[in-house]
Amino acid sequence: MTADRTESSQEAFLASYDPHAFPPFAVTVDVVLLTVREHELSVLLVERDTHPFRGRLALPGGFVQPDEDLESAAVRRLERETGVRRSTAHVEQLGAFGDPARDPRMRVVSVAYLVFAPDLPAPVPGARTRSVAWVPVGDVDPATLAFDHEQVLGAGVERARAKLEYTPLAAAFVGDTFTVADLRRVYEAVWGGALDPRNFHRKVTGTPGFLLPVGRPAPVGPEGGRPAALFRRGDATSLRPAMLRPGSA
Amino acid sequence: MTADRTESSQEAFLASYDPHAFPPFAVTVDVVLLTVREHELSVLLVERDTHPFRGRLALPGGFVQPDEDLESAAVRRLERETGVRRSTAHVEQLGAFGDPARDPRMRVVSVAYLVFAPDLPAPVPGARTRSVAWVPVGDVDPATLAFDHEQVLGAGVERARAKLEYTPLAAAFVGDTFTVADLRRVYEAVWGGALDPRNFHRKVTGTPGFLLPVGRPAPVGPEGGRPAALFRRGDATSLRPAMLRPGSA
DNA sequence: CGAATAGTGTCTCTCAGACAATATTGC
DNA sequence: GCAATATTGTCTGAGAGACACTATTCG
Repeated sequence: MTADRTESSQEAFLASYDPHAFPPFAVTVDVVLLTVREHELSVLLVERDTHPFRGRLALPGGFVQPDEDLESAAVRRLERETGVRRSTAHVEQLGAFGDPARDPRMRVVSVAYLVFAPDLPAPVPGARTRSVAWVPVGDVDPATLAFDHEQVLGAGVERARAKLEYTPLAAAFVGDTFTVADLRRVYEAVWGGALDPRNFHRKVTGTPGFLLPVGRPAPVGPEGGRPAALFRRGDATSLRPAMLRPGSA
Repeated sequence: MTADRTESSQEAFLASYDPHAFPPFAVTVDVVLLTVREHELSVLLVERDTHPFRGRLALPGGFVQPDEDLESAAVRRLERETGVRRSTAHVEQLGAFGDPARDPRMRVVSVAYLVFAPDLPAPVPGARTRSVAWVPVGDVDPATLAFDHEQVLGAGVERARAKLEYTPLAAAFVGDTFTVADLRRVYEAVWGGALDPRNFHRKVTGTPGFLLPVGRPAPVGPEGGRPAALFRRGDATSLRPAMLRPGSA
C-alpha cells in the first residue's frame, strides 16, 4: 500500500486532501557514475559550493521534480552535469538511502542510480556545475565525501563488482567496438587483480551472446604485437556460468 | 548530493529554509513478505478498505514517520500488520518505486522491502489491519493488485529466486532447525520445479558454513521413512559456487 | 517384508585454472 | 630475428547432473 486515509467517498477524499498534512519529505536522486580510466575504476565527483558540506566532494544529483520519474531525474542529472548520454551508458537503480540524519536541513530520501559508462574524452562539466572530476575509487577519502555518499559509493562499487560476475555489463565500460583485452582490463580494474589473458579469452569468446565478432579485421597496437580482433557486445543479459572473481572461492 | 541552494552562510541558510518550498513528496514503505506454505511460495496481502483501490489487494505498508529510518518503518509495518518479528526473518531493501502516477492522490515514492519468513502458525492480522491472507504468488491476479504492487511483487519474487542461487537465505524460510528435505522444498517452491534430492543433499551438506549439524538425532517422519538429520543455519553469507537453477543453463 | 524417506557412491561432462605452444605484427 | 601481444590447445581438478545402491524407520 502507499498512502492511507479513512474516507468513504473517493471524491470527498480527493477534495479534502492536503499534501502538506503529511510529513514533508524531499526526494532526490544521486548518481554513482563509474568508468574505467587508465586501468582504474573511477567515480565522477563534483565539488559542492553551497552549504551544507561546502567544498566537500559529492555524487552528482538533485531534486526530483513533481512530475518526473525517478530514473528520468537521474538521467537528467547525468546528462546535464556530466555530459554522459543515456544511450551510451548502462543505468540501474542502486537503492534508496533515507537515514533521518543524512541531510542536516530536512528529511531527505535519496534514490541512488548506478551508471556504467565508457571512458569519455573529458568529464564535460555541465551547465551550472562547479568543478567536476574523475576520482579512482581507491583514492577516495571516505571522510571527505558529503552526506552519506561514502555509503552510497560503497554500495555502487560492490554492486558493480557483483554485476560483472553474472552479467555481460563489463561491455558498458568500453566503446562500441572493443577487443578482448579491452574487456579484460575492465574486469581487472573493477575487481582489482590480474586475470589470465588466455583463460579470459577462452571464457568470454566461448560464452554465447556475450561478444559479436565485427567483420572489420583489427585495430592497431600501441606497443606492437599481433592486432586483436574487434567485437561488439552481444544480446546476452546474463552469464551462465558466471565469471568467477579470483579471490572468492 | 542531496539538496541544493545558493546561500553563503550556513546559519542564514538554515534560518531561511522552508521545507514546503520543495515539491511535496510522501514517502511510504511497502513490504513484500514471502514464505513457503504447503510447497508454494506465498506472499502476504491485505485488503484495502479505503480509497483508492478500495477492496483491492495490496502489500502491507504505510507512511514513513519524520524521524524514522526507512528500514525501521518497514519493520514496524511487518510486526504490527503481520505479526512477524524481525529477529525471525530476513529483511532487505528491494528498491524505490516512484512513478508519478502510481498513487492518484499525490506524489508518493515508496521504498519496498523484501522479507523472508518461516511459515508461521497463522497470519496474525495486526491491530488496525483489515483482512489479511497468504496468497500463492502463482495465484495472484496481477490486475487485482492496488497501485503498482504487481510490479513490486514481481521484483520481489525475482529477487528471491536470484538470492537462493548465491546466498544461503533459503534457510530464512524454515524454522530454527530443519532437515535437508525442508530446505529442498523451499528451493522447489521458490524456483517452481523438482530438484534431485541426492544431488541437493550433496551440494548443501558439502558447502562449508551453509548448514550446522544439530546434535539432536532426528525428528519424526509424517509418512514414515528414515528420520532425517537436523541442521541449523551456518554463518556463511554467500554460496560459492552458486546453487544452479535448473532451467537456466 | 514392503513402502517410504534419508543418505552415499559412481560415472560423465563441463568448465576453471595453470601454462605450453603458435600466430601476427612492428622494429 | 626479437619483442610484444593475440589466440589456440592441453592437462588437471572441482563440481554438477544422472542415477544405482545402501540405511533406517514404520506398519
